[in-house]
Amino acid sequence: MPKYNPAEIEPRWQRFWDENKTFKTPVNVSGEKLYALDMFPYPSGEGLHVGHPEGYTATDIVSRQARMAGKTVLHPMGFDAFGLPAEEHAIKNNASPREFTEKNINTFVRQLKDLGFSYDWDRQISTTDVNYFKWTQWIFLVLFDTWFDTKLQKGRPISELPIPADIQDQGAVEVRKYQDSFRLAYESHAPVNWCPALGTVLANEEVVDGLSDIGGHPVQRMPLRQWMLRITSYADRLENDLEHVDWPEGIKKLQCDWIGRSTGAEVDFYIGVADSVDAWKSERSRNGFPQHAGDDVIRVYTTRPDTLFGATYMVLAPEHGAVERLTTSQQAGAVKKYCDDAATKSERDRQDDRTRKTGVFTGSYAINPVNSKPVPIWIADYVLVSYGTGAIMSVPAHDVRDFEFARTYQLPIVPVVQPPAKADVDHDQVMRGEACFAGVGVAINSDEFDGLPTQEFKSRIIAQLDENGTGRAAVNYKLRDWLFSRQRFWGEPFPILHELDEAGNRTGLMRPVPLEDLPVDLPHVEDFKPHGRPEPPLEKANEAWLYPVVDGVKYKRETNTMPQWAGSCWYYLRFIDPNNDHAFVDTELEKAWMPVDLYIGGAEHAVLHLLYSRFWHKVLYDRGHLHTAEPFKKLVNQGMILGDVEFTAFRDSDEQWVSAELTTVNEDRKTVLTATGKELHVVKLDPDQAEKDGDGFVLKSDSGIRVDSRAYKMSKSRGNVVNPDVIIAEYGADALRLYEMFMGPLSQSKPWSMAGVNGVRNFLDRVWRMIVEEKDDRLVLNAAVGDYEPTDEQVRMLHKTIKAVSQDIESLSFNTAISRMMEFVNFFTKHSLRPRVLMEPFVLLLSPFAPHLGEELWRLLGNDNSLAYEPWPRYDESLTVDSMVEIPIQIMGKIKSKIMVERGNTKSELEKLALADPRIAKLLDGLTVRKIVAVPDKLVNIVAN
RNA sequence: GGGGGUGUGGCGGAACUGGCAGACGCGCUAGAUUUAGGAUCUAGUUCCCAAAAGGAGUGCAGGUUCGAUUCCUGUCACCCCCA
Repeated sequence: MPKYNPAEIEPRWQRFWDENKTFKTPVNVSGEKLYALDMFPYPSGEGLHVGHPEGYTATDIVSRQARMAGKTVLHPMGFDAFGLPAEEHAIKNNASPREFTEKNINTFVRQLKDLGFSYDWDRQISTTDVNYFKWTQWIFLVLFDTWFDTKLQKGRPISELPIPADIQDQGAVEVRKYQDSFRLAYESHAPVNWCPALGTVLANEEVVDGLSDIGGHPVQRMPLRQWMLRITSYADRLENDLEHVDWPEGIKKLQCDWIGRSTGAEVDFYIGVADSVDAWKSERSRNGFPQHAGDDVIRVYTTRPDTLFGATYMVLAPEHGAVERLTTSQQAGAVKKYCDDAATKSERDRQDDRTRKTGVFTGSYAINPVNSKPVPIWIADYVLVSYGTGAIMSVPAHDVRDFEFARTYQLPIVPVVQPPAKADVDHDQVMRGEACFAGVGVAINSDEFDGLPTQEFKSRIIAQLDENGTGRAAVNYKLRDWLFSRQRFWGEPFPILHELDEAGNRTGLMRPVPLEDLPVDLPHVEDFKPHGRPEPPLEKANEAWLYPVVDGVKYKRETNTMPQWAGSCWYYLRFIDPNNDHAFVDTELEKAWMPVDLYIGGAEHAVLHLLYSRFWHKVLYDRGHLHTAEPFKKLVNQGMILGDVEFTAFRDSDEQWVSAELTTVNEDRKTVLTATGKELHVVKLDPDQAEKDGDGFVLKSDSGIRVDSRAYKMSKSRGNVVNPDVIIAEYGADALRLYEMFMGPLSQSKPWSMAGVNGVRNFLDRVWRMIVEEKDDRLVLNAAVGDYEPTDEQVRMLHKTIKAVSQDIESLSFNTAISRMMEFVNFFTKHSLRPRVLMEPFVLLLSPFAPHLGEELWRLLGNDNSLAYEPWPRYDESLTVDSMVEIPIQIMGKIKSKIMVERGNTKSELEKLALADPRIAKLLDGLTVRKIVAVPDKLVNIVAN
């Protein structure tokens, strides 16, 4: 009784593909190429999640179809394996992160192979492979060796950096320091998010509500020497080049917003001796606006220079360099306390709209350059030292945060923009300084500029500031330079040596590790536990590793490690040439394969990973190592897979049901009665305890009680995680693949349903029975399958299916492709003669989706080879349409009748046929036909009354 | 609060540039068949009305059009991201 048995078929074909290296990437790219890439996973101890195979199956279908269509395909898989979880696990279990990582990778590989993906496993890489991170380090050195020429908007070798004569005169050491200050990889001492519990600094994105994203430990701000990457130099190119890629608009917008380019002006406010304001002004109008702000001014950045006349006070970030100088002795205590407090807060907390703005007066005043009025200088932590110039001019009438602040501290509010009539604010309140208006309007209280619309005012005032030497047009970005070092063990070591003097102290000079000495492997350390101090674990490495001598000079190695993002920035390049010992990728191969044609992954990488990779890619491109300006041509985000739908009802302490609309979730994430705040029991219902009522669901037993019905994110704590291994064991890998594709559109989030998996398994069973004789003890073709002459109807069915499936794969609409194949099977199982010549192409169509079953049936149909490279079936357009069409006839837009007619009737023929229809004739009796709309092969609509 | 997305039967979803709403699958109902089945086959399944005839119907309210799930305006709900 040969029933469809995936448990037997699937491992057999997986072994076949493995042994025959069926999916080995061809050495030479001939004809059209396809580089289909998945965002490689972090190999967690949890193993594969059902969310992973969604995108992987999509790229696999595209790859398999492309091979059959004659394209040369690169479809690799690897692992993003550095990172905190493995290290935390190693610390907890006193084990090695490498062993743990490798064990997890093995599990992932096993699971991925169980799914039958057509990866070229010979190209498997992991970011933790020494031979891989050798080249990550090499790329870091390229960054280190590059400066950004703003005129050419291009990264160039540091040796080509023009050195000003005065630096040149100061000698070689100063020249080196000057060069260091221009490198794309540079050291900085700015305050960072230090997390003592994790023992590392964290990027802003890794800190949520003042706690580390991983583990939820407290984070504090402190200055620490760190490596930074000058991504901000590439901001404009990263933004502009988005135009040329085929990405979802939403992702492009996210990246633009993240870059956050704004235009405005830098303006200097004089803080020198009061009597010498005029002298300063005339000096400025003679010499113009200096490149660097001197000690006699506070430089601010504003996007609204048109509101300068409304700037009634200034605010400095607590870390601003002028804070100490400007603080009067009376204010010294308060200022110090305020700055100390601010240091403990994260940037996010400081900018949180919900919290009240706080600040402290320095006691000093600055001169507003447009009206020479003195304005008080305050310090407030809602101003960040890392954005703009670290100081702002405050225009409370027209900036919401400034307004709040001014109200809190009783600072003057002067309206300078008249809101337009249709604005969303009370005009009079704004004029009285009782409301804030942040929009554009017409200038008031601004001397000779009164009456100018905002836009015009902006350009006029910038021109005037420029002329007076007190300001200039400026561009700013929300994007910051990339904090690129971590104080952890499990990451790539930096290939950087710090020069030491006789006494063993750093001279401040450094040199890259010579290329021939790469890779710098991680040293063995006994213990890499975080100890709450900012010295990285690599400080505990042995002396020989830590203190190399090169050319007679003693150095200390850099002991920070790179963040997890590093390795994922360029893995798509290494896949092209994974075993190259001489280069990160061979130039010719890179030319042949790049760019990535299709890149599928989760939307959580919409900003950082994609922005970082694009940045590295552009630097490598500028330096002549690559031939494309952008790495990923087409990008698609798969939607999230949620758990099975759950019904929940609520009960109070007296076990009485409470209707769902009377409940809310409070801050502690407890469901409570909205009216009283009393906590309720959450009861998980069996689906048949609920029934539909209007918009929602109610209890079957009491229709007055509404219940919640929704799908939740899969999570361990909710216990709704679906393990792919279990699905494969019960339904087969082909069923899992098919189900994930059948659930709905790839990029939409959708709930899992076990019944749905069973449904597609059913379909595979039907496919099996369509071709295989289930009742026979031997494995033989179904008696209905044979070398019969296909009927016209059958041929058309096939060609329609080929067309639909081909087009649906092209547009990644896998769910509808599967529906069409289901229709094909429904059609042919009703036919007792199933011509082999039609069954064979169908099996080929199915094979990218259900490759194991495809191969098995292909062989059964009498073919000796794998179908992986069989030509993709072609269709004849003329056979995809029927000769007769059914035309609905409407009267006043309502269907009243239908007629079968030859395809290709003209409008007037259709009109005649419609009017001749007896049903229509009868209905039109007594009515006047006003108009007839006839659409050939579609419908007829008669307007009559 | 800002940005993005989604609202279509009991459920997942389909409907190309406006042209037969509900393809396909699940579930459900009835029947057939089998020693048995959560197997298979057949028929039915948006809602209202006992059925037919008919009517209503794509979150809600309007608009444009011969014709709107599709376009426009407003509005509500949910989800995701950012704050």
